Amino acid sequence: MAATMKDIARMTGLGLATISKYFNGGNVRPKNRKLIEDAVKALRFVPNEFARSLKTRLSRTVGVVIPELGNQFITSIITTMEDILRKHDYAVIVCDCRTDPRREKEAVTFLMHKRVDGLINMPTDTTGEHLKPALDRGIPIVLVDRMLKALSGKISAVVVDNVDASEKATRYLLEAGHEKIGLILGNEGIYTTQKRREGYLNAYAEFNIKPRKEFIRFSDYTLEGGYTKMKELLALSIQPTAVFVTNYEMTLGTIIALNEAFRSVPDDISIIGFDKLDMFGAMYPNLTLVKQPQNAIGECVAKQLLRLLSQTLPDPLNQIITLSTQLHEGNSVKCLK
Amino acid sequence: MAATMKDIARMTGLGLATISKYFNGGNVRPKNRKLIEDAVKALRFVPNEFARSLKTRLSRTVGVVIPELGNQFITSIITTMEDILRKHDYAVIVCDCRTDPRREKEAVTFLMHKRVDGLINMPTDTTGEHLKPALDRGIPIVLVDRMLKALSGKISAVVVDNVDASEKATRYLLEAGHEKIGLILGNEGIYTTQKRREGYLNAYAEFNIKPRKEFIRFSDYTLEGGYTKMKELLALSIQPTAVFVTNYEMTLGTIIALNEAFRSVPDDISIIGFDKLDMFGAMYPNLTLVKQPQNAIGECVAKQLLRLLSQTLPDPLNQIITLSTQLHEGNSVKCLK
DNA sequence: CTCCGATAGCGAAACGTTTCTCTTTATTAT
DNA sequence: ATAATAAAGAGAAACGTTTCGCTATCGGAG
Repeated sequence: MAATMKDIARMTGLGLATISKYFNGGNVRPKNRKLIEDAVKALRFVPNEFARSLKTRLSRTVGVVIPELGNQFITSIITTMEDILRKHDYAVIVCDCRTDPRREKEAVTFLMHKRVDGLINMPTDTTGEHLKPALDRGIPIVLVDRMLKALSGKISAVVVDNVDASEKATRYLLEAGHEKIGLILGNEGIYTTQKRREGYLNAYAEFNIKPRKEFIRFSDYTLEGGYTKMKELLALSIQPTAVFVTNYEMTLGTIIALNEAFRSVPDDISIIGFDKLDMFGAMYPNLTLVKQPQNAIGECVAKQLLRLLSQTLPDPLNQIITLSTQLHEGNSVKCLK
Repeated sequence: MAATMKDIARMTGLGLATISKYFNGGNVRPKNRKLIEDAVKALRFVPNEFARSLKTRLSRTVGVVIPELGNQFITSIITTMEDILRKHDYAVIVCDCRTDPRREKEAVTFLMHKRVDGLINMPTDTTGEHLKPALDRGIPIVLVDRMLKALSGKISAVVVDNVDASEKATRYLLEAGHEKIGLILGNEGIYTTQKRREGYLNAYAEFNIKPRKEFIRFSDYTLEGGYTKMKELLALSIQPTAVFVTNYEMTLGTIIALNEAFRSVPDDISIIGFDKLDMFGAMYPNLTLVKQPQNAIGECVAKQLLRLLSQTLPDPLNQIITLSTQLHEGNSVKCLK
């Protein structure tokens, strides 16, 4: 049906190897180059990627395994990544594992069967077990947003400096005179949760104040989770005067909970949120928040993977890239002094 | 390196064709079946999809082209779709075209090069021009959420009954005594925009009332868009007593605009929103809104594509599936009578 | 116990590239 | 002009499956 390189060879009178060379950037005499180009047009030739993959053992495809497609922080990273990878002719297969380690493992296996050339993963499983099939096949892996300590050295990662981010935010509140600061975290085992908790505690330590345990709440990075935890904080007999919420969805949930309780920000309570996404752009009051560089993350991940993909070295030259965050000052924090 | 079917043949003493038959569901004698299974385990054999694709001309991969990965209505559909397709061993390549027809066309071409077996598209280009390469190759296409009239008959689609949805919402407001109803729509050329406008006008016609032109605003289905248009409506000398907003992001924007203007819902103004997603689940007041069945849409799209993919018929048996919406009654509409 | 139809197994030829080795052609210096 | 050298082209063998057209084997009916 469709034209093949053989047809071009026949049409131009050239050898198969020459045609192949033409497509793979080799040198071909101008006269023949012209000949081939004409034939390609005439025959509407499109190289057969299947055959090419069979020979080269490369699919020009990468797999992306994430916890939730519904999470905007994640999709904003993926958008940038996908854009860059596609420009380099890599297709991106997305697998949403719904924050379920079993599904995550299945997704990795699935992608190995599809013979992706590389893997990008925002891990749900905190052990890193699920990545074994990929590690065994020796394909490059880049983790996003969350490091897995069990795999350090064998793997690349792009993360933000969560400890610093959280420390900055907490310090900002402490400096404004808040001593009772609520903290709404994600799932307890997750990398970012631990780091953000660490930063919070660091800041308290700096100020020589003991944080109250009941102000620190583990949740699950969903809107409902943030909503519920905020409600819980509001139900305490001793209430926080400020709350630091550690991701986008939970921040939205928090705000909804506050609206419902008729607490106004920052008069009744101060808030520092997370992730400058659409929603906050237009919001009033302008929220003070930790701004993660999603675009930079996506770009970094894509470029790191491309780098790994292009080197034929036996040692994969893995690296952990840490990006920094910014504290965006809005007017959702009231100064108590 | 990796084991091949030849190795299995050698190990079991069987012929290549038998091994192949085993993997493709053919009949193999129990004794031999056992033999093969043992060899597969011993050699850790995994079939080479490249070779298989070369022979069968199938990639077991489908392409998905969408306007924005950041749009939650879209991702909620994709999640369901991806899940079902992956269960059927199809990989999903996602291409975000950022609501740019040029990029959309590129995405389709890209996917054709990758030789996807089928295509799912929520079109940005209203002419359908971009799908020509796919149409030419004769692969099945399923449109999501938006129909393209130029392609009817040649293509399948899953949409919701937008006219009815919009009519129901508008009628609900009219019945509550609202005569000045603002309407915030998406991009003017888009299918859903036209249909939702049509429904609004139908309802007005039913009640024999003339709608005011200045209350109908075209926007772009983004949060900022909704925000801006709501501000515009609030700046009118004669203001609407109710507003119907026709997608999720714009509804969020609307609410932000109202909060900023200190208008409370439903006391100062009534609102009907669109798409019951996370955000509204926890919100107060409980928003009255048009509920689209995202899961059903995703499921329908996936199943329709699988159906088309499995038939070898020359005529693709395309169909347009229309799902209905529900009006979810909250308490964001005030009765004026 | 034989024979027959059905069932399972076999070998070889594809699928359409890339790449290795070898030959031919072009280029340059003498 | 000619030899030496470099560059470009040709042919054929792989990559690992599926499938076509046969042959061998099976189980049961006569």
